[in-house]
Amino acid sequence: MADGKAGGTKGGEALLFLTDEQLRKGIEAMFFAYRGFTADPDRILEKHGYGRAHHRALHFISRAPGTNVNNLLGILGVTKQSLNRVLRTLIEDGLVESRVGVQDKRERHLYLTEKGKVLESEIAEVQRARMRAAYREAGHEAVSGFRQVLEAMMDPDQAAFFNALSGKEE
Amino acid sequence: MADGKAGGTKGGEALLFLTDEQLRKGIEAMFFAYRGFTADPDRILEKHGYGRAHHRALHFISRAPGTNVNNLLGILGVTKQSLNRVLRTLIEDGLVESRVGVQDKRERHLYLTEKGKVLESEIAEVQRARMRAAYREAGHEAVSGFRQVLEAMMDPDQAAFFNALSGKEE
DNA sequence: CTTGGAATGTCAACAACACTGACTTAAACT
DNA sequence: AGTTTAAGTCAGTGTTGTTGACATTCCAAG
Repeated sequence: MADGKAGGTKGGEALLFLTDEQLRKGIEAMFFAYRGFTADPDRILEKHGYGRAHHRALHFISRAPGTNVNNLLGILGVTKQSLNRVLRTLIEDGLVESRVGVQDKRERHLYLTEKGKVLESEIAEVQRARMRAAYREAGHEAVSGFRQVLEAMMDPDQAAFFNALSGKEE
Repeated sequence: MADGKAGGTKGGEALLFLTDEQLRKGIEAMFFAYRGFTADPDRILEKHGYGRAHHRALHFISRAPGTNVNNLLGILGVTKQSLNRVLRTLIEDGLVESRVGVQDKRERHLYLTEKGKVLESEIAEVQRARMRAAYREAGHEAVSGFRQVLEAMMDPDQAAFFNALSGKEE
């Protein structure tokens, strides 16, 4: 390990020859791009006194209205206590509504209120705008490659959530 | 804004037609992939009582040995004080060495010690391994597209740092 | 040569958000 | 009746970010 240019030859596969340097560039690209990815939402959230955790909750509740807390926990990959702090403020501020389950009264189903939808849309739009610009600049082929690499980079359990969400409307 | 499927038509460009749904999937892919991206390093860091901030410092000092604090500040995009706390522990633990500048004694030049290089290499290798696997699974064309989209997603000033680092050895 | 401003880096205190662990409440299952 | 599951709460801790105040060094104007 860490022997300079020899990286990527371990598996003995001839298909794709990857130097450590190429991989490092991919890693750094991921780092810098993710900062750009979160920059616009962060600016809007800050005005409202919220953080990224609030955005993530809003996004996935918007994506899967009526989801329960347990499911959201799995998607977000945080602890119950951590999510609860965020969810409580969103409910207090009237952005999220929590309804007791009909079939199973232990469950709480989460929905965005009108006010919550407004903020979620505002954030989603600036984030889409950046993604749209990047997609257009890179071109159609690139977009496909981008998605393929990202999906291959996910942990299998995370990928399961991703596919469950994506499958609904494509 | 937020009018369902009409997103992407604003610019009136015919080249790439992007629905809000396609963009949302890209956004979510970015979210889940970044978690995978940081998962392996996080496991190693935890064993040593470090966090992501320590990794970022180690990575960029390794990448640009002898860099000063100000430059590192620009790359990492955090405040001086925040970086300093991390740097102090790394220096105390003997992973990083801080040398007073020769020409300008206000500057501190940063280097990894042997011990620092060992940890940095260990983390870099697991991160490269995941990137390598993802690249191989996605294929050559996809890798190129992946990089193009990421670069287009960066803020211009962040992209400047990225290019400055990348330009050195490709 | 001195003085004052700019640049570099450090120290202290505080806020946000994640975590663990222990516990309660309510409903469902067996 | 007893166990499990879903959700929420309380207390404590750690990392990482922030602002504000401060020390040191350099440089240039007077």
